[in-house]
Amino acid sequence: MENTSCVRPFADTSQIERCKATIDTLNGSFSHVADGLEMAGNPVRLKILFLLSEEKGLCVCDLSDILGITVSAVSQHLRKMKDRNLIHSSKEGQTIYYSLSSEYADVLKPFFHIIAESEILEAV
Amino acid sequence: MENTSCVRPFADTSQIERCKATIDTLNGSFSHVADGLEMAGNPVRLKILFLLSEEKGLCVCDLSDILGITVSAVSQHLRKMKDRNLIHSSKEGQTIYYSLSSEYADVLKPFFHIIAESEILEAV
DNA sequence: GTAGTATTTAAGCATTTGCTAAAATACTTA
DNA sequence: TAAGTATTTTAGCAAATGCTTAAATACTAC
Repeated sequence: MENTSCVRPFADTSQIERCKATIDTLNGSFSHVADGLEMAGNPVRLKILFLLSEEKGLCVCDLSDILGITVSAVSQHLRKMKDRNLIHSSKEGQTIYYSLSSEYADVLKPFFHIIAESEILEAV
Repeated sequence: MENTSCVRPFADTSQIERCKATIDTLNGSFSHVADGLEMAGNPVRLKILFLLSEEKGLCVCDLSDILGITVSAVSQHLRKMKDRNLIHSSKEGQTIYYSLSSEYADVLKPFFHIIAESEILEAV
């Protein structure tokens, strides 16, 4: 990495050191939270999460129909989110139903609210 | 796209149609919200957003020092977030200071809380 | 067992991402 | 003006992403 950092006679060295220490301590936590946010940061996955928060009893196949993409593509998104505990699955017969995990339901609620609100705005 | 969708005699057709309609209406809103979440879904950018929420008067150069990556890399992240109105900039002399925009500060607060909490957990 | 359905996994590919190094721009001061 | 500093932009590249098709696995019913 190019090492020509700025000189900045007015740089607040103590502030920078303090920040470095904080970032270093919380490093794992940043990665973990970013990993979860990244899941919701894809439009297809955000739609899936929204649908699972609103509806009961949706399977891969339903989601594929609704979103207009391959069952395989949906399945791959679901696996990613399941690996990170954003969603859970329950098997009934040979159908697997997916649901939003409660912790993420709470933390995503504000965003779903923003999305749902836009319907009202568009209707005006 | 392969069109061998499931047959599912028990599929709830009205549910699927209702979901399709909702997703279609809110499509733009999903893209917009996902676009914002995607910004926070990168560990480096999440750290920048966190730092801007905690500290006053940080410039590209400070962030580069703190995060241990190139000034250029930080600048590119900042531009992305500025384009999407997650952050603002204010110039003082030849230094440009960045700050977190208030709407995003509110919506990101729960996540910063989770991150900061982990410090306490790790200390135990 | 075989046939059929639901789902996942693997392979392949075009696109996007995030970084570095280097060049370009913007500003300040002598 | 020229020299120096702060920042952004460009070019290039390795790695990751998201999709499709096709193959594999899991389950149900006959």
